[in-house]
Amino acid sequence: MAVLERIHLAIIREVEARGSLTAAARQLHLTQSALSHAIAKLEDQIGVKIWRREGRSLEPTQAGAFLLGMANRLLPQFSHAEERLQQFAKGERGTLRIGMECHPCYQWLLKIVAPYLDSWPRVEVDVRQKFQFGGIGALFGYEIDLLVTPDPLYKPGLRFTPVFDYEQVLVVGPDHPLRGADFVLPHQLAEETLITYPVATGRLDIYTQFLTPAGITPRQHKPIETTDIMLLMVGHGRGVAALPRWLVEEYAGKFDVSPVRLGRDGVTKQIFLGLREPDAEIDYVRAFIGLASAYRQPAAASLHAAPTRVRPGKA
Amino acid sequence: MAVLERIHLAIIREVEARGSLTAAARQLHLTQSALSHAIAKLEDQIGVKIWRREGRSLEPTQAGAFLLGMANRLLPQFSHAEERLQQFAKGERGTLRIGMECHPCYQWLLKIVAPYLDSWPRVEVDVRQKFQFGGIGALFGYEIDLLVTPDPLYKPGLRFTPVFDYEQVLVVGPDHPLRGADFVLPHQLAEETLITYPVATGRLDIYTQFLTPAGITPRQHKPIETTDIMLLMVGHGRGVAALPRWLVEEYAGKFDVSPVRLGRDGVTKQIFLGLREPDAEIDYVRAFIGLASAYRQPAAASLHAAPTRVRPGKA
DNA sequence: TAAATCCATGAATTTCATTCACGTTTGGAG
DNA sequence: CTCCAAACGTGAATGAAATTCATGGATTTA
Repeated sequence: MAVLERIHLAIIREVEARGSLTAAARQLHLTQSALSHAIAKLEDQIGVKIWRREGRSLEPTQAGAFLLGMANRLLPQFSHAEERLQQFAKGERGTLRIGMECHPCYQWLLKIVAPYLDSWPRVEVDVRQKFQFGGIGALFGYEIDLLVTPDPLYKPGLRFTPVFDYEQVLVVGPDHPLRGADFVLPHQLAEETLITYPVATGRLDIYTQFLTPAGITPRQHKPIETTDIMLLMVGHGRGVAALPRWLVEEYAGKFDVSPVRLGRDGVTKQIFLGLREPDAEIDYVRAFIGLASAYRQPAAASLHAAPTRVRPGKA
Repeated sequence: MAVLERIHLAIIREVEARGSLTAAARQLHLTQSALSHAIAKLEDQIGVKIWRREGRSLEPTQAGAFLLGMANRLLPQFSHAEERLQQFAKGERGTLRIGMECHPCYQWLLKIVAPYLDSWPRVEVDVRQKFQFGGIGALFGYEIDLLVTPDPLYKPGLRFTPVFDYEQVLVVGPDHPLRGADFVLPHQLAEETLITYPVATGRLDIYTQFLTPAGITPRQHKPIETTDIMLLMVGHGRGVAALPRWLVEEYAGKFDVSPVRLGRDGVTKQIFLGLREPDAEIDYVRAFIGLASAYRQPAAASLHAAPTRVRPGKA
């Protein structure tokens, strides 16, 4: 009745990865013959070839490609499940797999994870940054358990909690005319070189909330991967960037850069923590969200340019 | 090395469903002893009990609950894969699993599916309406291949195509004072009974796009499951409803109800067809979207209250 | 053209899932 | 309270199925 087994998916994935049955067999601690038989039997049972044998090379058929996709989806879930069960056995609590969809949040995350690791010694934390189907897909596909993102998605099955408010500011170098200005208006960036992380402009707040509404496009747009290089370039007058104010202050000692408010009222942003609804029951998951929420006050305080006193009673 | 197999998930699911090993065994065409052995071995290998044996009843442990969730996620994918492979073998093209997240879209869908079935005789169509994790979750979880929804979600991994524009109108009965009015303003509904489908008000356009912005709440709010009953009640003066104009016209012969434009400019809506990005390559999936898009013109024509002539060249 | 690889195949073998047979426990009916 | 039916666990036996061994043909490469 049930013909398709985990081993078949493993074989299909490994053959794709290694390019030959023999190599795949080695990897799976089986003989080449075993694989050949296993595949022959499967192909016989389902009535379709999985590979087109062209001389020595194997090319997946339509069915093969379909199974390959399935293997890549399901096999990680099996292995993660086994890890998880082993953790149950050892009395450990599990692994919290956190996905990041927000470049500069890494700094913030570290501040949350540090005390979390102390209070939950039996929980492993794993941070991932690249997802084939985006953060939401990773959440739905059980690749991660928590998602740090600026774009919440209120859909059945998922739950998002705001954990961090911050102000997005323009960053300028020491010799920049805007240095020390109260704020900057969109047209003042028309002749600038704007440095951003390498993502679509539709996902950059400086565009969606500041430049695009005003119909302004900067003279040049430079994508840079890392925050350090970005600030280094800004510090040497090679352009301006938009980053969270707290991050700029964080790096204040390292680079000679200054924040300038975006627009008269500033651009404010929120970071959310997303999870699958059923996981809201898990204590160590709740605890992480709780910790992140609790951290909100001090972080929010650093939102203000002037050293504002902490105001009590603010939600 | 690999301990967790498909059969284990099947056992766990079946035990949960039937409540006992013996019953589960019958279902799986195995002896009770076989299950007992299989489970004992698994529990031994992973080092955790899956059920707490309390007398005669089995209660899942934490690990058991975890595996149960996994079983419910993965087993359907295995069986669907086998069906799909069988279809490949028979030369059939596959099954298009369409999810609906939009109550009144059923009528529209039928009009698309009918010609589709004719032009793709080797493709099966399956329409589903309930999803544990919402339509988006069903798409990501490979429960469905296409999603009909009013809420597109532009996220990596998914692709949405608008396939249908329509006007949302107020529906009133024969004796209603608003009957025949050019349009209705929010405050005119303050004393009405509003009949809607039973979903959160945040997902009802009449609230989000009409009442809520004006700060109006109707006197009473009645949730009704089916369109027929809804229109029946409206026809008998028990309240007013908000529905697509084309749907109202569809039912014009059956119930004595009339459409009234919502606000001076009307409330316009779009229906989208969502799919996983890799599936955009599949010809019969493309074809469905193509057919749905092509149907757009006639549908859009019926959007207008007055019998407008078809205007050529309109995107 | 020889050597090296690679895959397929059939027979031999070994593993391991399943069954059989039986014992123990549990929960309910009388 | 007792007895019985039903349920689960266990060990030995078994048999099906996966794996290996041995081998040959095909393809690539040196």
